[in-house]
Amino acid sequence: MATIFDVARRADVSVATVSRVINHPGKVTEKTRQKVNTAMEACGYVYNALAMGLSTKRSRTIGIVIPNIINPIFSESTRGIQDYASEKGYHVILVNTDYLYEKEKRLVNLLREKQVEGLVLTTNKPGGEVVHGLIKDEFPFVLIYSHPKHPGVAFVGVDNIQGGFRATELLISLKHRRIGMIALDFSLSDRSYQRWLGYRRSLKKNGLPYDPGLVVQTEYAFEKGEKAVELLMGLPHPPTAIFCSNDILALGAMKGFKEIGKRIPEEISIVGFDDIAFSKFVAPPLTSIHQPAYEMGWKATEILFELLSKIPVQASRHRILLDTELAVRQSCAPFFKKKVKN
Amino acid sequence: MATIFDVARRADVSVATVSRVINHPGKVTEKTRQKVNTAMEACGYVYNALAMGLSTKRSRTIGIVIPNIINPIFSESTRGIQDYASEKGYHVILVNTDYLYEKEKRLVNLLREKQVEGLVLTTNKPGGEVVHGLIKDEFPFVLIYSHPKHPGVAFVGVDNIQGGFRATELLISLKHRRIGMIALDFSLSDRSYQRWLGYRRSLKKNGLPYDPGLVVQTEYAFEKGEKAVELLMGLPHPPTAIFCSNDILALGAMKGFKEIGKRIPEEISIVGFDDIAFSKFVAPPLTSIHQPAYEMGWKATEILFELLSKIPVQASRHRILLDTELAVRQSCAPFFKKKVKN
DNA sequence: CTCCTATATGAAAACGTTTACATCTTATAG
DNA sequence: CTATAAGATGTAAACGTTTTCATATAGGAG
Repeated sequence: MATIFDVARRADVSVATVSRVINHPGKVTEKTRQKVNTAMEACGYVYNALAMGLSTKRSRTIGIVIPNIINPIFSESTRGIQDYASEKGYHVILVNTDYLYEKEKRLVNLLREKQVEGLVLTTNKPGGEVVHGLIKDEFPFVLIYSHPKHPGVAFVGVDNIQGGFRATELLISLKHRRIGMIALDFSLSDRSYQRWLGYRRSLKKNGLPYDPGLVVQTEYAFEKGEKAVELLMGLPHPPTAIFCSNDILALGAMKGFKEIGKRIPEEISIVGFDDIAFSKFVAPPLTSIHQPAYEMGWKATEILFELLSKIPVQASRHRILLDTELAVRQSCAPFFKKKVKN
Repeated sequence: MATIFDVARRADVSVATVSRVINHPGKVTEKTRQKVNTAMEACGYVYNALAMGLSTKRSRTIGIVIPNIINPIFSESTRGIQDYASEKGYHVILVNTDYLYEKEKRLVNLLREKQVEGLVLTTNKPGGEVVHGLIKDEFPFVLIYSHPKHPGVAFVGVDNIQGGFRATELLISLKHRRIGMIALDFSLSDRSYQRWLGYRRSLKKNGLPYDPGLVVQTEYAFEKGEKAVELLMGLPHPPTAIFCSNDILALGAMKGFKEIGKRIPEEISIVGFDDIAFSKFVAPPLTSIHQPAYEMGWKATEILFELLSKIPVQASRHRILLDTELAVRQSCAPFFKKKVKN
């Protein structure tokens, strides 16, 4: 591979000059610039960004840590991050934690070894040692989705408690009294836990009892949502409405209900969380709590770059709460007491 | 930031030794290893993979080029790529071309500057200069989705012509005679073009005339599929069935039909391409041509690593055609001639 | 024509690793 | 107790940039 030296020799200039035509073309005569450019062409020169990174200590790369790129809610925010970063001439290294904290730890370290300049992090334990280590080392990062437990940590996301609350309020306003929840395991995801907190808060506010048997914690997959339905409907007093902590689980649950012949929303109401694009298209269209994922990614990256620029930013700019919206569609209906024949 | 030198000084050994405990712990006494490890701890040493990359000329990074991570078909294969790469200790830089060839060109160059060791490339012009340049420079890469025009280029994907053919055959077997196609613009995507080729082939085989007015080329978005429906249904002789070159367009089209009150599949049949996970859940569940996206990504990366290892691989191993499957669901129905009243 | 300034260029050190080669230890065989 | 081999460690160059500082050149004022 041709290096800057080869180009320099060929153009009969010094490496410094070559470097200059690459980085500060204005600081070089038109004539030399020409010479250097043709020399580059001639030896098929390709710039080595690694060497640059070593020399300048700026890799022009940031890291993205998410549970799973396949979840549309994360691919959307990823796209938001990428678009902002690419506008700034940065690249992005993407890793998936699969909600596994050990993996998260390992990957964050690897990313730091790769000299990413900063991190957009979806952590599953916002009070955990990963975040702690980052703070200790003053490593630039911004959290998305999960709220920081530490003061001063940059963050963009929605209020998950409020979201869970809203979802449950809707169901209660429809006269449902036994409301189940299918949630991502709390040990895996703090967000899921927060949403559950909102669910409980709504129950309490409305004087409804909390029945732990009605909430099933599970893993992230369509099929898990399906399975959860079996469990819930096997109960002596099954729920008449279900709040799912994400749309994937909700979609799985819908499938589960259809399979046992329960009609949605007539016999069972469902509300999801995330409002991924596809939820509009399922049958019936899923009512869900909308999160502005793309915007979250974009904004988070915006803040990350402010952090990188070392311009002191007031902390208030560092914590952005975007609004969730209740996207009401057709998966929920009022509850009517079944007439018991006998 | 602490470097290997700092560690060396602190542990009272040479940098070579430190490097050895990192890379070849077996080549170092237990005692020194201990010393070095504690020294690392003590100064909070973090390895610099950039410097390693410069020194060894191996960045342990590969590049992924796809049109858009938000499309589930691409996020699935991305995950396949990542999983394989991460098993090999590699990271992945991800870029989106948005089906823009200029962007593809630019991004491939940037990726090479970042010293990625190889590329998994979804190109929109498999005969274009991007691929050409890669070949010329003997840069390791494997194509996915789009078939190479050049011999010897590694590839994993499905037969798009056959896929388009199958989709159309299904519709024809259901007695449809006017079959439209909503396709991603051919200038944007070679795959879309290939699928159209299959569509035409099926028409021809069954003695059906090809009517260019029935195929609308558009961009990648739900709304574009919706718009296309308007166009098609405004025709004097509108189609009774539609083949969409991807599921996103198909979903958009379904929405469009619902909006003008056309019932699917009774009044209009639709088949998609890709069979993304969500297509099972829409109403009615979408009949689609299934592509094993995760597997494609995985296999492509497997091949890429063979290429990287420079072990000569026989060319046959380099071209993998996976099978498409026709996932028959409920978006297609037999065509019955409408009784014309007057 | 000379002097000064502004601008263009060059030399060399630095960035943090790896690694070939040299050197020093240590253990073992004789 | 010495010679030798094997193993542990160290030295220094190399990887391909950027950047500071020094130097050369050109242009304009006097």
